[in-house]
Amino acid sequence: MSLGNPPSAVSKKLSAFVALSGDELRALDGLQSAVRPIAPGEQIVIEGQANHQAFILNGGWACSFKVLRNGSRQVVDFQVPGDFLGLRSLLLRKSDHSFAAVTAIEVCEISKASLLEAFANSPRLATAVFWAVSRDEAMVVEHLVNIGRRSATERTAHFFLELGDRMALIGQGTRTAYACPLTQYHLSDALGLSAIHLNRILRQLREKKLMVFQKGVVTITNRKRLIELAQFDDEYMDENEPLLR
Amino acid sequence: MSLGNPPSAVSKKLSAFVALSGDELRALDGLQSAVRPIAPGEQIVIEGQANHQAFILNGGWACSFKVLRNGSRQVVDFQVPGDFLGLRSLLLRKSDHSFAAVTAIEVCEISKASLLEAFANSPRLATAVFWAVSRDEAMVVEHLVNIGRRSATERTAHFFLELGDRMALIGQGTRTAYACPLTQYHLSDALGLSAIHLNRILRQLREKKLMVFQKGVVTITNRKRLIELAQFDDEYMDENEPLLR
DNA sequence: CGAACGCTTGATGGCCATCAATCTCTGTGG
DNA sequence: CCACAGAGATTGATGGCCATCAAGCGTTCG
Repeated sequence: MSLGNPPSAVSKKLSAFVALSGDELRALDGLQSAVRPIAPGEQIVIEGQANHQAFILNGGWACSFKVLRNGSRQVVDFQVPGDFLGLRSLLLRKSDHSFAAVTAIEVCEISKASLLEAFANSPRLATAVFWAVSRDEAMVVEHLVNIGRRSATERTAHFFLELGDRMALIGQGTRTAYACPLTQYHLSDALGLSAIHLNRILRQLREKKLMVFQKGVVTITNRKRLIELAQFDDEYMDENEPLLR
Repeated sequence: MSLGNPPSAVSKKLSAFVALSGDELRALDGLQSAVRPIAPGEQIVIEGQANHQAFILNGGWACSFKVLRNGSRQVVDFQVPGDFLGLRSLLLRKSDHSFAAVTAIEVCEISKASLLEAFANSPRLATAVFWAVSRDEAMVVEHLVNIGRRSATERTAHFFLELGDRMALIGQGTRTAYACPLTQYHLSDALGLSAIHLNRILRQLREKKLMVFQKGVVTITNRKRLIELAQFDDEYMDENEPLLR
């Protein structure tokens, strides 16, 4: 990162797993070319698009999703600051899903050339990036389990617990209290539920005094019982100790 | 591959996307160390296991899955000959899911050292391997959409269409007729359904003369209508033309 | 030959989708 | 400044999809 700048979300996230030197942090910065602001709701990459790019999300929230012909939508994952967009499908000729801005966001393109160069020069940075991609994959898999085999209540609880871990990791809030700009429609599309049913689930969780999601803020009131309910095991997040010191 | 041997499933699969030279095919062979036979039902990697390895599946069918504490199981993906096992989570300290043999299988470990060496010496081979991993990811994502937003019938149809493409790719059967050793329990765990309901769905598909799955054989009777029903779009399989000639 | 496994069918009920309506809040233009 | 539109949240009513319980069948294998 540049001298004097506060650490970016991405460097904060990667540093939690691989201790990066000043040179490596500068190389990480070097990956980022032109910064581009995007308005809420706008699409960055459209499913089926050729020559798609990868990005780093510097600020704001985005989501990756697929739309079916009958109009229903499945959100695959949300991206928070510090996350990569589209890195895992960079090798496919056409993007296998779409990306859209949830809030106003700021992304910067990752140039393929500088990525390869950085990997060649800094194996530790390469490790950190691959780790991040692997973690994202593990989250998609857990998301699959969530939808396939958990009830609506468990699913919802699980989702907010995972999100809490992610937000704490990048220093935006804590595991039990964080800002969340998603609408109930976003959530229901991620959880494979109708927005109406999700609303009832949220009410139940509130009434059981487990967690509250209102006005863009998540407050987990009883984390222990919520974890129990969701059968949440954070092992797959792989964040309990640094990978490389 | 060794002189005179028939092409392995993995080389057949990768060759469909990246034209590999004799040297590169030999490097691919060099990744494979000791061949290990595994009995049906046996687990190869157990969720949470540290120091897990990656494998190439030479013959037979395997599956990757997660088990919840309440005993229900979610199959993430099935692996057919030529597929990699555990490659995408190699960087995580603990495996995020389990692998088990469906039929009797033969796997060989991928040595990390030889993998890195092969990547350094043969960028084309590296591209081919990354492509395969990316395609597998795209399949997991599509699987997520399948479970989240398609009805049981659509889901089931989609599953068999995808599988047909995969089997045809490795030259074991055609897109509309192939052997499939999975039980209805395997299938229901993959599709997030009860085995009983899946059974009824299969009957309906049979009665509608769209497809038959019986005695270990899948026969797609009316592929066009099945594709329509499932809203199947094979774009995400990224196999409509070679990546590198 | 019995046990185990896999497949099949019937009956019942619950979870969750869908339709419909209301309410709040915010932003916008007249 | 207010009327209005639109997005988001909320609640009620109804019904269908699919889970679950229960039972029986065929096949394989020890």
